[in-house]
Amino acid sequence: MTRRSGAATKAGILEAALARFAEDGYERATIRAVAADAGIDPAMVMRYFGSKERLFAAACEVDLGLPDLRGAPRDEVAAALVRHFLSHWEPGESLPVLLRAGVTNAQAEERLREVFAAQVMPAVAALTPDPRRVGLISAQLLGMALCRYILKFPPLTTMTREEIVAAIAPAVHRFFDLDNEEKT
Amino acid sequence: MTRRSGAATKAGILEAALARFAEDGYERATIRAVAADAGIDPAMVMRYFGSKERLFAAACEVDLGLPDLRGAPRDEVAAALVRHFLSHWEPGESLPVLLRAGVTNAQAEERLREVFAAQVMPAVAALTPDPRRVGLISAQLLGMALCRYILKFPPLTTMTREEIVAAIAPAVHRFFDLDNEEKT
DNA sequence: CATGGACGTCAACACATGTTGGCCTACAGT
DNA sequence: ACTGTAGGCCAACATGTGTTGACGTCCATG
Repeated sequence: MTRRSGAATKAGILEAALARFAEDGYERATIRAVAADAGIDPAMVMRYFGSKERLFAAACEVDLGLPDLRGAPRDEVAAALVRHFLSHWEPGESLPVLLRAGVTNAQAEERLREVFAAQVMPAVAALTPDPRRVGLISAQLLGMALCRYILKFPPLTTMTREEIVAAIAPAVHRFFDLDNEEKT
Repeated sequence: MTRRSGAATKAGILEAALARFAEDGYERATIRAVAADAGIDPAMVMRYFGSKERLFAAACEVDLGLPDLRGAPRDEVAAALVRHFLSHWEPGESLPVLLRAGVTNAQAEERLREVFAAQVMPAVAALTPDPRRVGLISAQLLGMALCRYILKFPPLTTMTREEIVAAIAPAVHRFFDLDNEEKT
């Protein structure tokens, strides 16, 4: 048996956990499966992360890295927002984990609300003072991610990312910019 | 012990199952908990439904009852669609069950795609021939339901249903009616 | 060279779950 | 009154889970 450094093992576990949680959600993802993927004994997971709950918390760390939107050109900011959001849905990211688990796991649900309140809310608040608008935009974006990446609705999975951006951005734009438009 | 009729017991189990699946999702909802809620023995659930999987299938039966939208006035049809959709999210309905479970359970995920393909798709197809538009509308509606009823995002939970309709309907309208509008 | 600590495995515990078969009991039909 | 059947309960089994502790083994450091 070749030995690995502790940090490398820990990283390997986290990588495997990220994949498993994203694929199966919190309850169906087992410590044993994560350990098998990482090529080590289940007891190692406990040694490095303490418990399944804490392993999951580590896999939930997510930083959307939303830029400061103040003063951004309103025409492009919606498309940029959508594009930025979609880029966080590749395999290995934390967002799939969070959504997959957040629907059935109270801890993940709370974490998701935190991300919303601490990252999305302040960023989009630069564009509109109305928190309800931010909720609407989040619903739009999360709904797209849900249908495309989780539920795999055929018309959405076959579209390219830029097609998605082109289709969604105007709707997002409209949500934070209703005042400047006429009603249809 | 007062005896109930078989049909009444079966209905009681189904009601309890609906609530449990909606609250906890497929994996965390246990036969024992459903039986306890229904006030009977877990073995009864097996007698009447055969297995957890078949009990879940029974709880997944959903008929959105979408009306024929052909010839409907395009101005009102979006609002009607949103309102109709939201009405299926009250406790006791099958849609919360389906979404809560569809994110982690393959069977429910497949069922959700079926509902989409067999009910939503044909109904909305009367308004636009492009299936991608139907996907976008579904993403919009499911995203709203997800954020409001499952994740309970504060700004969305405090809005009234009609406020939601007023906010979402124009976006939906725009999705199936892009051709008739100018771009912003 | 020894030796302690980090890396890793193994076997087992305690518990919850879906599921099964046997048994009891009330009620309807004769 | 007798009895078959349907409604219902109980105890148990097999399995998979998170978690734990004891036991090896390599490597760097004295």
